[in-house]
Amino acid sequence: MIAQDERLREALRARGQRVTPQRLMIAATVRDLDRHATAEQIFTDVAGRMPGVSLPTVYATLELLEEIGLVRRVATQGGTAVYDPRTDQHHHLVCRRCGAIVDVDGAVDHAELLTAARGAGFAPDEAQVVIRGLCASCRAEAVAV
Amino acid sequence: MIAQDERLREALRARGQRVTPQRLMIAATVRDLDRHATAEQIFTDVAGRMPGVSLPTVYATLELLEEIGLVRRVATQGGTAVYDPRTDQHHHLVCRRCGAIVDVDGAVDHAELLTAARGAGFAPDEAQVVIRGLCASCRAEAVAV
DNA sequence: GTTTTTGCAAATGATTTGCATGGAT
DNA sequence: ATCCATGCAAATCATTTGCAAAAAC
Repeated sequence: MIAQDERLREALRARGQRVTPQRLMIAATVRDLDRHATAEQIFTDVAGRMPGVSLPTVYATLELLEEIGLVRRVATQGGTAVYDPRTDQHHHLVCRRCGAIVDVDGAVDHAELLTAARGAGFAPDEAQVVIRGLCASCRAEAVAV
Repeated sequence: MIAQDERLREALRARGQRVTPQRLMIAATVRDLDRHATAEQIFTDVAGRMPGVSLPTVYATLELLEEIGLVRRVATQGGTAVYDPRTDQHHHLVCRRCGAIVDVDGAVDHAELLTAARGAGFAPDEAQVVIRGLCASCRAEAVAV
């Protein structure tokens, strides 16, 4: 995906910020991991490819990537945020037992909600559905126990 | 609302747990505050009514109330969770600038998503829509700046 | 009387910050 | 040459835990 790489370079130039190997590597790692990952997990993976990279740099870069729109930060109940490499419209299943977050695709009609939001003076950017419940493996365990 | 009070007492008895003045007071405070509040805010309010109550007790009780279904914990991007006294089906507007969380009511059709969720082996409990955007006051500031 | 709950103080864990050096422009 | 980014170590902040004393059953 040279496209994403180029998008990052351009966004950085536009913001008057530097194109550094760390930033390119962290962005590439998030893309390659291709799943919801914590900053720590991303850090571990990046460190394997580019030794010496620091955790604060990973955090700073993830924040940057979020501002640019290349990743999405998702706050979990567990307190540890995860970063989602998918930036297209999609929704999340959250397991109330193990906290796992899984993507779901599907159309949702929230026209009524958006109207209500605007009525409240709110300018909506995007609507995301979070479905809470039990994931397959936790369901199996719950039956077993 | 004696109903909620009684519901708490019964739930505690059913779980073999004690009915303590702290628990009753914290539950009453959450109900009276009637807005999304952090543990710290709830603690401050409770402390005003019942001096000596500790923050760990507030946290423990909020967790208990969530299990019983009297409050809902909402993880925010800011890292500080808020507790929502509304337990009926409703949705949230989240300001991406100031982080404010506001309720919205309105029907949403997510039948398709629920089907997809079940197809993934997931057992859904509830679906919640989160709309991100700019709240009225942040929109005003953004124009001004 | 027995078991749970409380308050306190301290621990934990994710994320952020200050600062001097190194690197991109 | 200038200004931004990095790495390190330390700080911060919400939340949790260990434990002895107090309260509910």
